[in-house]
Amino acid sequence: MAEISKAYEPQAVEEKWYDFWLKQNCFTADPKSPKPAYSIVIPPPNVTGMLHLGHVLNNTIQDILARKARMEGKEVLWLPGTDHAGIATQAVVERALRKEGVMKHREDIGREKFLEFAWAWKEKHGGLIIQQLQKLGCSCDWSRLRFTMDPAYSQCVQKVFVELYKKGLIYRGKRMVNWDPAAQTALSDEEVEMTEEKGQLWHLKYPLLDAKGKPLANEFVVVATTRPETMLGDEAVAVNPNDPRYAGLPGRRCLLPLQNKSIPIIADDFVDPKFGTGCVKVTPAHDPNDYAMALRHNLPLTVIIAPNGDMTAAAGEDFAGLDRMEARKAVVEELTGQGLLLKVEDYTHNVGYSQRSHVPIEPYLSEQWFLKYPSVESSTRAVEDGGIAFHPERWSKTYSHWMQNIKDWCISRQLWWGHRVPVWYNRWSLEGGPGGKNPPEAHPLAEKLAPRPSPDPQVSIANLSSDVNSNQDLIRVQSDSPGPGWEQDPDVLDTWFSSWLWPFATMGWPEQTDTLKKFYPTSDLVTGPDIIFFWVARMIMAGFEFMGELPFRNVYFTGIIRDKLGRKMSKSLGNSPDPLELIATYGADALRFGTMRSAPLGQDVLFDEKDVELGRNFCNKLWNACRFRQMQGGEVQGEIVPELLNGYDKWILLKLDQAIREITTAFAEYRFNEATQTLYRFFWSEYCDWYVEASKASLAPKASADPAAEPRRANTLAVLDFVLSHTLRLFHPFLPFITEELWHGLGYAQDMPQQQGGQTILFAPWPKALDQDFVAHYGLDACYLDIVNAKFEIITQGRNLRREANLPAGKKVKFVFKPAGAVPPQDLEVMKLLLNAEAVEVDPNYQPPKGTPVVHAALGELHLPLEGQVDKAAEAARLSKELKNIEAEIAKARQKLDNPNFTAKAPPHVLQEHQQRLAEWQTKRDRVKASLDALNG
RNA sequence: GCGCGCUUAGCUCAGUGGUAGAGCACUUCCUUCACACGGAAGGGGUCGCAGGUUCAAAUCCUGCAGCGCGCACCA
Repeated sequence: MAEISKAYEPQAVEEKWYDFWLKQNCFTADPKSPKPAYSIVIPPPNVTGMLHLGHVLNNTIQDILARKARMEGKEVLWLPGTDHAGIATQAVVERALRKEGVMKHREDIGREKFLEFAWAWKEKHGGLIIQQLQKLGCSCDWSRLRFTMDPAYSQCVQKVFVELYKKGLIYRGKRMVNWDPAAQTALSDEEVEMTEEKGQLWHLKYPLLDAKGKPLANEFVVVATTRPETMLGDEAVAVNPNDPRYAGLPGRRCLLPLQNKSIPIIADDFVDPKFGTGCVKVTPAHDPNDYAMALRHNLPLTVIIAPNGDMTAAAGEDFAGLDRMEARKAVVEELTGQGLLLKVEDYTHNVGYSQRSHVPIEPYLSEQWFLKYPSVESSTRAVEDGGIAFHPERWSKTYSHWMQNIKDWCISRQLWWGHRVPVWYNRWSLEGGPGGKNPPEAHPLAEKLAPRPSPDPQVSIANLSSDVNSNQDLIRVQSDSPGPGWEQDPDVLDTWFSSWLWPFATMGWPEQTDTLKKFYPTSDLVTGPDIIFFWVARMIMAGFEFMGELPFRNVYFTGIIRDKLGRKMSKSLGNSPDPLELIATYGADALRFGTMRSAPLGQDVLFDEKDVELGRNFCNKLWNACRFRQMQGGEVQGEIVPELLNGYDKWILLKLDQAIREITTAFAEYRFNEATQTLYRFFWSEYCDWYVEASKASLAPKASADPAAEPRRANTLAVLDFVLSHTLRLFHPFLPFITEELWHGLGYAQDMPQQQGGQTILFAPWPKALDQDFVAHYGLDACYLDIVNAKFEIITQGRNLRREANLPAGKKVKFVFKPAGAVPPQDLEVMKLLLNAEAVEVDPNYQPPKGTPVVHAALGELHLPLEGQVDKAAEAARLSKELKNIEAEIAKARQKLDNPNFTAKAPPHVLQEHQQRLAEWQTKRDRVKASLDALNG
């Protein structure tokens, strides 16, 4: 057994054991195993991502669950992988290529070339986050590493698309979608973040026209808008049909300034007469509500903003080519010049921003693919009746609300990095076919295949309803090309359209693989509540739709990691510490422990490096406590002899039992921070601070003069081994590296059966609470808790006496103990040791010199005789203060017990408790009074 | 507007009916042979406010306030 160093040095230890685990294939899941299955699929991090503290929290929890399940004898599959993360990765690659001067815009190099670069990027950076997870200690089955664009995975995505299309759930349509002008793609509703913003409300005057279409001199309709630049695309002004102020207006026309165009005034219920002026400008092509009104009133659509956010030719030559924000200024300026700006008000409203590129999104009318969600009803029910349990439970409400208001999902993206839509269009027919009957521009698919961006300045309502989805001559929905002359849809699918298949597509679906049979549905999912709609809800629906069963039984929602000021971690704030640096400084175990200790279920975590420091200190404490055991020498002591157990031994065994029970409950409720706090308290405050210190009395070498000392010493070592071997196992899920090192260092590895070709704590049995037989055999009566607590209490008080007397902590002094009953010699040894006393004399009839400091405890009086240094006044003051406190406690207890309602209605055990408490305080009061009288008298 | 969460020691948070707790920070003492990444002893809280239920409320109920987060088409 090699000697353990004084301070724990994690770096070498961590690498050594991780390699060991990998070499022994400890993390590899065997689908043929007879053991019960436990499985988790990792929330796949972005393939180009870097480990951040969110990953640390999330993956530490998964690792804790996986490691505990392994110790409980389960066959564990923790399936890892990465996500291609469409928009994010494409943006990163584009940025890199621009920086390297390879291109200015992706169109410069074309799709093929771009994808080559993107794959090269993925190959170069894709493994990084995996290595980082390994540094953290994650026990994933790396032999099953998956990527959402693996060939097999891509086939799953296409198959799912084709199936849903055949079921009529996927359709193509021209819709008003959320357009990201920076990434130049459509987004789903979930990818738009509403941000409250201070803006202005501009009141614009549109001149009314007379019956002949001539502008009236002084009659206007006044509209209020937050986006004046869109007025260039107005096609109407709307009022509420029941608004008496504007009763005469519907049916008349007004002049759209700048464009000098006559537009109708229409009546529509959508208009809220109480808001603004009660007149709404209608811009059908650039606002979802206006678009809906346009459909109702058969208005034309004028596209004035291009997909890149610039104004189109249709905006008029003064504005064409301007950025939308520049155009806003120009329009306001022009209207002001013409006297048509009535007023400007400050106005706070919500603006939608792209979650990825952080620019305001633009409502944009375009051809997209949509999905009507499948299995909505069974998915909603699964969470509502608890088939899938959310932790904390409150998120199920958020889930239900979303599921009940679910809207079709825009799944197509105008990007290149991703799964290409498996739809094929007939080029021949597009180009007019062999006979040239169909000129391309008239073809309903013309826009689909036209080079982007392709704003259509005048789209008539009539051709929006065109539906070619079912025409097999024009369109085929299948994975492979139907042959020459067919061209694939240029769009790719939303990243989440592949992620939602993760729990089963990673296990070999559509084949009914052994892995799928053994490990699906998975046991637990650990993820953030921010992707409850993006990912969790969709996985549930996909699970029901394609597997006929829920994908997981429990979902644990982590909190969001914030800095200690409560701000979100962000690169620009520079408040996001690098976990790898933290690991290098403090060790992975320290980072894991610190994070878990400060992360309560369902609440955000305010991260402070102090927590990691605490974890490091704790590891060091664990290290040294084991080092202490090692320094006592002797082999691992197996058997504990019941007859040789003293009260302290029984006390710590009972405390261990209590800790195991608390940890079991904490795990059952997914309260990992409680588990770590229990472990911390048990190990540091109970085991190290009290038990180990007290045990030194029986371990002391000089005790060997007594022939009975050696067996007692061996028995104490056996208790130390028992407690430590349990403690290390309890800690292992949280602190995998240090526990493995100590497990071997203390020689416990030899005691465990050979597993997986090597001895490791990984498969050591998970501790269970002590059973009845054990408790009976070792005589672990619960009363030892109180008995020993009383012994510790008098020691604390004695130490307090030393403090109050201003004795230096190192100075050996003599105490006199006046016991209330019999005193075992063992206890005197312990008292002497823990009080750092020269001696503790027992004298039942002790008459202290006046002014001798004394404390009163249940076990008796403890005097601290100080020859010639007695300060009577100080001692009197101390005793008086104590007496005052005691009187207050007595008053409190009396008040309750004097209340007849209390004595009549309180349950007996509570009544008894209070009576006992009162009696104890009274006894103590009498003793303190006696001491005080003796001092004064 | 609707929903959810939070409000307890200087700071960050546990505690969900029966004597107010932890970590950090603070004060004093100590390098005594596991650990100064340590030990010992302390100081510090009318548990956001107001009502109610109860023998008993930090804890349950109602209302209010402040902070945070979701969702929602008010131009």
